[in-house]
Amino acid sequence: MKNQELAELLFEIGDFLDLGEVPFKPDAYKKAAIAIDSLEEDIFNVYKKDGIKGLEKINGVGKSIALKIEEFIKTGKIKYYKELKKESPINLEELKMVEGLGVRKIKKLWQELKIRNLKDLEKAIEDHKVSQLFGFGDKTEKNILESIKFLRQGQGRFVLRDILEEIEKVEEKIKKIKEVVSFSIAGSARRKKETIGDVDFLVAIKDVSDKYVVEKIMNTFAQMDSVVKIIAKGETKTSIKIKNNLNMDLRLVSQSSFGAALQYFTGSKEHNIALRRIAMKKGYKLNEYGLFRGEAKIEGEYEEKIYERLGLKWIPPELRENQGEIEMAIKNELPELVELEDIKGDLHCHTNWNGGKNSIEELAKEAINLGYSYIGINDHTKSLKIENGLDEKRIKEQRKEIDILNKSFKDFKILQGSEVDILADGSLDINNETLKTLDYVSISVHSGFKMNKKDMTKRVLKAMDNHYVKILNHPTGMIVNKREGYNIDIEAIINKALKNNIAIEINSYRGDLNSQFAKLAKERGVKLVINSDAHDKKELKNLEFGLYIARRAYLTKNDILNTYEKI
DNA sequence: GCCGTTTTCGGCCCGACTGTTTTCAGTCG
Repeated sequence: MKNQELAELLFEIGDFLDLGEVPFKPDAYKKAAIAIDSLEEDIFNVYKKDGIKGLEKINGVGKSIALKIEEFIKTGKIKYYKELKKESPINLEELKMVEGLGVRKIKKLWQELKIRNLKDLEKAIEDHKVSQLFGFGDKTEKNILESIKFLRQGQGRFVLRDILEEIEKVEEKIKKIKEVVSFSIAGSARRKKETIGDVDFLVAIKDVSDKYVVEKIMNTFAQMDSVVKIIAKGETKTSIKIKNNLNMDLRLVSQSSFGAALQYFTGSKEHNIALRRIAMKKGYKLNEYGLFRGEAKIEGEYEEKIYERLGLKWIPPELRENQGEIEMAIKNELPELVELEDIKGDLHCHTNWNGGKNSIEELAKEAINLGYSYIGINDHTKSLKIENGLDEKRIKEQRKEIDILNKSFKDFKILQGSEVDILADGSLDINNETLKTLDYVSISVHSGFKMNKKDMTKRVLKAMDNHYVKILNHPTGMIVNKREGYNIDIEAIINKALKNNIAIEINSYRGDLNSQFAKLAKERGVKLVINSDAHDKKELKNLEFGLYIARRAYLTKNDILNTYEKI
C-alpha cells in the first residue's frame, strides 16, 4: 500500500507551494494528502476499479490532483513535485521540524543565505548570519539552535503509556489549586491517539480577569520540578518543555467558555474546521470561547450543548478526525463504542513458565481484581528459545497446574492458550495433538521479519489454515513509535480471518493492529480481541491502550471477542 | 486546486504568543 508515500508527496507539494505564496492552492494539496493518508483502501485499487473517476470521489481530490495521482500510480513519481523542488531545492521536511520555523522564514533563509537543510542552517547560525536577517534576531537564532539540538536527539512523538505518569502529576498539581473549577486533558491525548506530540491541558476558573488567580495557575504549571524550559507564558496559554523533551501546553479559560475551549483544543484540526463550517452555515460563529450568533454567546460552558446546537450528537474524542464521524453524528448513527467495563478477560499474557514475571496464580488473582471473568495464559512455544518457550511436554504439565487452580475459583476461569510460533514455512511449532488440548490457540510471527511481502503473507495465511487457530496475534509485527512492521498484505489476512473465523488481536503494548486496519477488519466482519500482552501482572491494566485503538476504530462491544462472558 | 440544500464562480477557520519592530508578520495548534 503506497497511500502514505503518495500522501507525503502531495503534502510536500503543498509545502513547496506555500513558498510561492500562492493562496489556497497549498491547502488543497494538503487536504487531499490527509484524505489519502487516512484512506483505508489501497489507492492503487481505487484506481484499478474506477480509474480517474474513482480518484475524484476522494474528498479533496479533483481533476488536477487526480491526474497527478494517476501519474504516481503509473510511474511512481510526480513531475510537478520535481519541478517545484528544482525551483527551490530545499529539504523542507527537515527544516519544518525546527520549532519556530515555518515556510516563510525558511524561504527567507533560502533566498538570503542559500540555506537548504539543517546542516546549512547550523553553519549559518555559527557564523551569526541568521540574526542579521530582517525579521530575525538574537532570540530567534538562539531558539533555532536549541531546537536543532533537540532534533538531533531524535525525539519526536510519545506513546501515551510512557507519559501518563507526567500527565497525572500535572493533573494533581493543578486540581489542588482551589480556584480551579474545571480541568481536562485536551488535544491528541484526549483523542487517545497512538502517538502524541505534546500534551494539552485545559483549565477553567470562574473569571479570567482575576489576574492574581491567572498568575498563580500559570506559575504553578511553569514552575513544576520537571520543567526544563518555559517556551511561552501568557495570560491564556503557557507552554513548557519537561525533562524528557515532552512539550506541555496549559490553556486557561473562564468556566463559561470551558465546553467551547474543550471542544476547540481537543481537535483534531480537521474535525474543528468541519465543525466551524457547519456553524457558519447555520449563521453561527464557533471559536474557543463559545458558539456565537452575532455578538451574542449562545453556548460555551458545555461541550455537549455545542454539538447539540449544531445539530449533532456529542462525538467521543477518539473519533474526532473528520473521517465520517460528523456525518454519522448528524444522522444519529454513531456507534456505541466499546468501554473498559465491557472487557471480560485478557487472552494474551505471559507467566513465569516462560519470559513472564509472575505465576499463573498471581496473574489470575490480578485478573480477578480487575473484575475479569477469565484470563488466557498465552505463553510462548518452543521455537522462541530466548523466552524459554513451552514444548508439547511442558504444555501438558501446565495444563495440570491450570486444572488444579481452576478448582479453587468460583465465577472465574483460567484458560490455557498458547502463543504458537509461526515458522518460516507457515507451519506451527506445536503438533495438532497438543493444540487440540488447549482452550484456544493463538499464533504469532516472531522471526524472519525481513521476508518479502509475498512470502510473509503466504506464510501467515498458511498458518491461519490450521483449524485449531482462534486468534492471530499482532498481525503486522509493528511496535508503535519503535519498529515498523514486516511486509504483509493485511487485506488478505483479514479476508482469511473472516473465512476461517479467526479473531485478530489488537495488541495493547505494540499498538498492532492499528486503528485504521482494525476499522477495516470490522467492516469486513472480522472479530477483534484486545489483549495486554502482559509479562508482569502490573501490565494487565495496559489493556486500556488497546481499548483506545478499538474505540478509534469505531468498534463496539459486539466486535470484540473478549467482551463475551464466555469464549 | 476544490467545492456547491442559496453558488459552476467566489469563496476557502480562527485566535494567542513571540520576536521583531513601533504596528505587525510569522508560527502554532
